[in-house]
Amino acid sequence: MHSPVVEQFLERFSFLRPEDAMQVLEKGTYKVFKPGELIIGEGDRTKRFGFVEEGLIRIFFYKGESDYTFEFIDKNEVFGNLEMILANKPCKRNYESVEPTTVLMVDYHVMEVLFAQNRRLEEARVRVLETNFYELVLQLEKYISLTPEERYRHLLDTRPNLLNRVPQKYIATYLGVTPVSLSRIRKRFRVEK
Amino acid sequence: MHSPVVEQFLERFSFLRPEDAMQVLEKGTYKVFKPGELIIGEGDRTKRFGFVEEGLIRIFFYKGESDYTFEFIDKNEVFGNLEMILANKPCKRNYESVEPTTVLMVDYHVMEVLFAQNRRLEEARVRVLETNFYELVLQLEKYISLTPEERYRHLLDTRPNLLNRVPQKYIATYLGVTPVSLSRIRKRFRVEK
DNA sequence: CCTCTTTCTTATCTTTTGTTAACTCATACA
DNA sequence: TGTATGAGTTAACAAAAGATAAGAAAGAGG
Repeated sequence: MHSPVVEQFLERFSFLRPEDAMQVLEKGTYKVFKPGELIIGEGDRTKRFGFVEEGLIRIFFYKGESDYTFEFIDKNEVFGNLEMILANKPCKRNYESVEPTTVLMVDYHVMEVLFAQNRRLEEARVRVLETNFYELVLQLEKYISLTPEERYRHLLDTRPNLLNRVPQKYIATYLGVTPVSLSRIRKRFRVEK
Repeated sequence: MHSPVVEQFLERFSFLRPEDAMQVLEKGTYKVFKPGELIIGEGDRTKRFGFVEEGLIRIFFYKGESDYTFEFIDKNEVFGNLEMILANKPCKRNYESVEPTTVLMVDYHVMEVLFAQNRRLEEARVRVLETNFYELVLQLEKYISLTPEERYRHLLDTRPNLLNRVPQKYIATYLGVTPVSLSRIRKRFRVEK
């Protein structure tokens, strides 16, 4: 196993004992993706969990002709193909690297065996799930109560670096507007400020 | 303990052994609310988990002067004050009965003791969490990719009874639009159809 | 270094939404 | 019974977003 990812993984899951984290690491596969490569695709039927050591992943889905960005997964964050893991249905979303990306991937079936064997890992699973759940709640609240312009301003405040790393058209669909509309929002900002 | 709620609880959690479900039930308090009563309020500092035996709850939050509906919790569904349970922060949302509502409420600290003692309850916890997580993902997808009109149509398709049970202004903020705008959307529907 | 392709911006027009206010209607209650 | 209160509808206007198309800027690949 490649050394930097080990340290980073232990650091990210520092609430775990190193030996527990190592149990997961040992089951993982280290993978490298060039920008624009598909990591998990629509129709995928393998339950998988991943940890981003370096780079950036965009999760998106198709609705008719257009694609919509669901989320960006940054360095040190975790992801999984939710339909498969949660609903046992083939994946409906695409996970694509935006930058050169290195990922540690673990088969979720293997994870489930670990969860059943190791109580502390099971607790960590709940902890990660709860954290991500809460993030999702906050995200949904923003869609309910903020205008697209306010959502853009909020993104500027909380994840400013994203805007330099991701094509604007992907930011636009992430905010729930068209690329043309985001361009206008940005123009209003330049004029106002 | 009141009998109907026991049967209904066992039915809802039929993937649990009855004796496990009963462990939870025994710790619960049965509560009755009239329409418009506050069940959990902003600033609440008690971790609580609830099961709706009968009725309907609206979860909402304030942003400036206005209130926004986050979710409706129907009969047989579960809820909890997320900030407290997940982030250990005072609750920022209000849980209010829309109809006469009967609820079984359990202190979440007590639940956590049960989770630690009973492995099968811990698994059920993950299961419920995962299911709700997935629902939230689907909900967020709708906000990203659908127009308010399409979201209204979708609500008509999936939860038609809600529209008869809840004041329209609450449906409006749930859909992310103003009550005036929802009224116009409904008018367009009447004309088109 | 130049060309091809894609992204971003800008413009125009249409549709939708927000805001405010007036009006109707139902309901509660004094 | 009359009156107040709040919800829903409608109207009028301003602001914002969608759709389409054309032009500018930036990147990719030869």
